[in-house]
Amino acid sequence: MAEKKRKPRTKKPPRMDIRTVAAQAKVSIATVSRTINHIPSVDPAMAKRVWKAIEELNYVPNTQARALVSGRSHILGLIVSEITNPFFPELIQQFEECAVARGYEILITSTSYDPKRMASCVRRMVERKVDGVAVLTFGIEEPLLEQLSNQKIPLVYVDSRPHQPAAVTLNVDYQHGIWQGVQHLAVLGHRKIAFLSGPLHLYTSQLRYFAFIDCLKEIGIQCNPAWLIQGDHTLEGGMRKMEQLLQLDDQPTAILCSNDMSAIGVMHAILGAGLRIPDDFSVVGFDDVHIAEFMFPPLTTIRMSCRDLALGAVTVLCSKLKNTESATPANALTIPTELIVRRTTGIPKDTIQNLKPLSDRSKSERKVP
Amino acid sequence: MAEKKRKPRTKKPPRMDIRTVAAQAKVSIATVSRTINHIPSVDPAMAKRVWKAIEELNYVPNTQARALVSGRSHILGLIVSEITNPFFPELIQQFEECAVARGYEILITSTSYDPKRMASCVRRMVERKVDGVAVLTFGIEEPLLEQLSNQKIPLVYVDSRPHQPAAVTLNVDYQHGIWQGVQHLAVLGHRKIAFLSGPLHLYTSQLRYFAFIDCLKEIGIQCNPAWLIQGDHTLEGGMRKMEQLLQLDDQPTAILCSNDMSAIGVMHAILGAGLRIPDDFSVVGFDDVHIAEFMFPPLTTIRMSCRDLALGAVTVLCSKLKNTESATPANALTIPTELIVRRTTGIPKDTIQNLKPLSDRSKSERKVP
DNA sequence: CTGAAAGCGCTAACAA
DNA sequence: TTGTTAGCGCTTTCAG
Repeated sequence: MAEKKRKPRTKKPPRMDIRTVAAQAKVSIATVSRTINHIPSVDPAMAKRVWKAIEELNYVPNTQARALVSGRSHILGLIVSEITNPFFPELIQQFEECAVARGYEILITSTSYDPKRMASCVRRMVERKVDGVAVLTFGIEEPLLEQLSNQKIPLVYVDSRPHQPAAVTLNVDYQHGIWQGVQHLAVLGHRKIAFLSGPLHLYTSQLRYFAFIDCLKEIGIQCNPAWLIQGDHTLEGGMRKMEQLLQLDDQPTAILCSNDMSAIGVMHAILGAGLRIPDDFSVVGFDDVHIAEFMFPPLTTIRMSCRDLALGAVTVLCSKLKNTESATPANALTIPTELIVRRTTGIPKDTIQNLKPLSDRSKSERKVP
Repeated sequence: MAEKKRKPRTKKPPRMDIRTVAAQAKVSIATVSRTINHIPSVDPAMAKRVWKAIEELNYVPNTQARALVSGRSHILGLIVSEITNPFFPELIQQFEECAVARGYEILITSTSYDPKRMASCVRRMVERKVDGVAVLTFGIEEPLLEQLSNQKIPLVYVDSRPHQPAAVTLNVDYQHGIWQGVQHLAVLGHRKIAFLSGPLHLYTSQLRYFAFIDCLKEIGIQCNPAWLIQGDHTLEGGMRKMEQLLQLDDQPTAILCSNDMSAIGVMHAILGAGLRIPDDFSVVGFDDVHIAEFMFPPLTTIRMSCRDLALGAVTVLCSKLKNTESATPANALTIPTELIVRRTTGIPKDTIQNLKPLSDRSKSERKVP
């Protein structure tokens, strides 16, 4: 027997790797690699041979090996609050589309508002070595964001509190949206407006909450503290809180909810109590999820463009990944909001119609039955 | 200058890899590897040192390297139809939970019923070298499934047509669910029942369609072909088709929809036409998505447990991954369905109440207003 | 039971 | 421009 110090790792199955392609195309593996990565310096004739071989062999580059050696996984992480809240699937869809178009894979995780799960989300991002993370949640524990930025992972998040230097913030223009909603109700004649917030320990909930308070002040409407209710962004929460609100002696005539799911729960409670919408009670949502339009009556709501949000997040992330710490892009981006008037808002009953004509309604969406 | 044939790859940053851990714990890298992988033969004292070092250094193993050398990515692929149909997020949530609990990451992609996107889904799965794929969609192009099984990727899918030998099929018990729905309506006194199917080129839609037809036959109810409508699983589709149905001279008194989104669209059309539910028209959905309960009135529907589906899929996949072609698990699994009676179904108007007492209603969920 | 060393498939120096 | 080759960080023989 000749020389055979040690049996090399058995490799029976005829490997299908870059070498096979190189052999088939009669070039070196480096050339194959360059061709695949569209390095311009490759001779067109050679490139053609390589592509032909790839085609014939049905070769797919090994992403793991690529990631290992290049240090870039080509995965973008996306952390959301709760995938079962319809707003997030819509966001995810947009995010995926943008990311895939740019050649990235997506790792989606959800926090479910649970600190333990948040930690798990971050851990999974780090383990899989994502190239960047978008944290598009209603709030997250700050230390976790730090963990991410300590790992030097590019970060984008929605208006979380203190601005981390390495991260870009996406600011939703709650102020404007809430203002439009309140204004809309006020113009209709509502003076007794309730607000159903999200959990107030979350910064984004606070933003909406204070936006509401400020609007009321600005308009000069008295605010009954009993009408400032803290919800939890869920259907159940909205329903339960509204049921409680309906027990009050002094009832508001309208309610603005800080997301559509609560608003739908609220509608359920109102209708369940035998009241009519909008005749007895007006309801305004926030998000404009797709199903909002299919409620009965269709939900008037404040649209926050998840397309803008997703596109913004991906764009920022990608530009961070390209810029080798050169031209730092803006470290904040504003996401606009827009009032979509449908049919859950109307003139409060027992109102003398001496108010402004409802000219602003015609501007927005309004379905004719 | 001593010997330096070629500048080795520059490595300024003090690497944080298995070697660092090994050095810190004063063991070999092999021992660190074994410790991490919980190989029982490691000396407990050593293992303890290793874990301590890992802790101190905040070491996270490199998943890519692991995958590269072991050939297992520890990623499970999940292909769904459309992430914006609420049924899928619920499914995804369950799937994720199961998979993560077993130490797998998830790669989610959605087909949007578009052949091009389906192909992209499959390509992405192959590129990322997922260890297994669950195709939980309403139909997919057969060649794509073949592509997956050609790559020897373990596969699970919902009742698609020809049984691929390498794949496991999850069969939803549509027959039973539809039967319960029709039976429920019949017991209430409905004899003119419409059916809103999914796109009939999809096998799963056909299953539900034929189940409906069979039930009607079995019960002995005449079936007006004009009441057999083909929808597309969407809110818009449901609404539009229902609007058309309402133009008919001969109207049914109830409609069974093959998913909840269509049913909600249908409800919208009915209520929009000024009719009442269930007084003028009864509606039954399919899926029991979370929001179904919060419609007004709450939607009577046929529940298909997405928990069972997800759990089944993950379990099958994982067992396939363990069994090195030994004990092949069952190649089919049945997912049960269950009628959930809420408030969109009632006695058709103008019906003489000479029917069976509605004893079956009390068994199921029913909210008291 | 532990350690040394051979690669996994690829990219990126560097040499030609 | 193309080819040669040294690793990326890890698992896994195989020898001790």
